[in-house]
Amino acid sequence: METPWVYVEDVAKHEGSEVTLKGWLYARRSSGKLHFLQIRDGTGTLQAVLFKGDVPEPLFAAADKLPQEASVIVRGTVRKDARSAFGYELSVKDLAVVQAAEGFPIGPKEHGVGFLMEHRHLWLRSARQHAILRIRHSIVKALRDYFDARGFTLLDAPILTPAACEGTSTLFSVPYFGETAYLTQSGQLYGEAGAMAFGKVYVFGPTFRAEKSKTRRHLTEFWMIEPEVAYLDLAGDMDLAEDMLVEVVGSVLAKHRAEIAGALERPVEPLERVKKPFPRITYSEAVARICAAGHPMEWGADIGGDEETVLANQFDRPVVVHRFPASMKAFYFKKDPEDPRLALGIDVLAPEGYGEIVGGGQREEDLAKLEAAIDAQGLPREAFGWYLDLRRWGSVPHAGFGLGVERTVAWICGLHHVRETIPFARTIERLSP
RNA sequence: UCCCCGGUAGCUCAGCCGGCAGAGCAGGUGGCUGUUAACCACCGUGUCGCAGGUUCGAGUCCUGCCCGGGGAGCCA
Repeated sequence: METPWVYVEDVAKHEGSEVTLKGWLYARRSSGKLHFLQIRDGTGTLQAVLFKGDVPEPLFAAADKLPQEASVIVRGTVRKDARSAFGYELSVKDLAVVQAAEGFPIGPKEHGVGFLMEHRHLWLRSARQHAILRIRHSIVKALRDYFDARGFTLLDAPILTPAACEGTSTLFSVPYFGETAYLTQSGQLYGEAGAMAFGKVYVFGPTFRAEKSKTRRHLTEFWMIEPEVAYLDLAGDMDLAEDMLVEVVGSVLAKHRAEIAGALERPVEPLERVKKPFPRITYSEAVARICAAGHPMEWGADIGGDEETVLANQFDRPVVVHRFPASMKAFYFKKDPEDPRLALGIDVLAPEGYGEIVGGGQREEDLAKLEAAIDAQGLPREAFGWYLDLRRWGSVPHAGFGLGVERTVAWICGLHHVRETIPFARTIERLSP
């Protein structure tokens, strides 16, 4: 085969000329003297048509027996054709089978979630999963572009850590040369060290929680992007989160509108409404709204999943909740100078019941107050030695937040469960594939 | 950790008041020059999650266990 190798996404540029495609057989239909082969190559899917008179008889007969997901190299002429769902077709002159695997487990009909997750390594080949993971890629790229364009430095935090960052969550422990190490639950404390060195940083990496959460919003291993900025206050933190989300959603819509509306069947209108400004309400206002909506809850209690949805449904875009009871938040949050019962935290709740996608706030910069908060929560001060150093030399007000990548992907893609937003999900019941 | 639902053919499921294990799809054979989850004809398919128990007889009823799914709490 001497014709140029092209990818499906580029075939329009080669209309009328002969090309070679290298890919896999996605589906096959036949109508006697015509075989229709749907060829996918990772960039798209194209219908290849074999007409009995155009190719040698043994090849024509063999093409009718090709199993799903056989890897193939096809040569033919690109033709515009409205009868094809893809707009273009390939009139095949030659076809070579690289490998003809038998009995691909995932057929065109429906499968259960358990079966599909068990075959996740093969499920990735389907059109819907393909759309989701490409959008995930675009979301991650948009996030990085956002921070890179604003002078942030990427600061990779360690994954193996000596102790709990916040002293709250259950962590995975691993043997570490006679000691116990823990898989990180957040890179934030390291991000704070970075902010004091570089001014503006973001930590981006996997994080781990060993809690036995079994819900559509939880994974045991998930990715967070965590900006941290020196001299930033709470209002600036809210501005940053808001601006970032508007930019990311806009960027994804610009690139993936067709996939969102098509393969994912997700309405785009709610995404188009993600514009500045986002409503900002205090925790106290949130509690009042939730109670008024017929879901009684006490001030000081956590806003649960149902309550989050009730609240988020009152707005047409993400809503920022700020100033939480200090008892609900980790030790490092700065107290509200106007009401010490409150911590200067923020949560951003995604619309449509997707819940909390951003959590963060302003940090306590005063050494004595921070030590007192550590003591008050019964945490060992010596575990935070290096962190306290940050308050000893040139401490400044600073703030940041963490964005959960998987929840953000689930929201933008309109998915029911976060397990489809990551190539290989880790949940309480699943460690493989 | 707690609550709810489920496990029957390769897949998705039905199986009533306990009485021969059954559909669709996938797979195989043949047909069809425009298929879009193609269609038409024919063909095969079982440790009914596991272990006990009740019964003349258990996929079905009872007990325990295993596995999966959904939710709560906690969190992103």
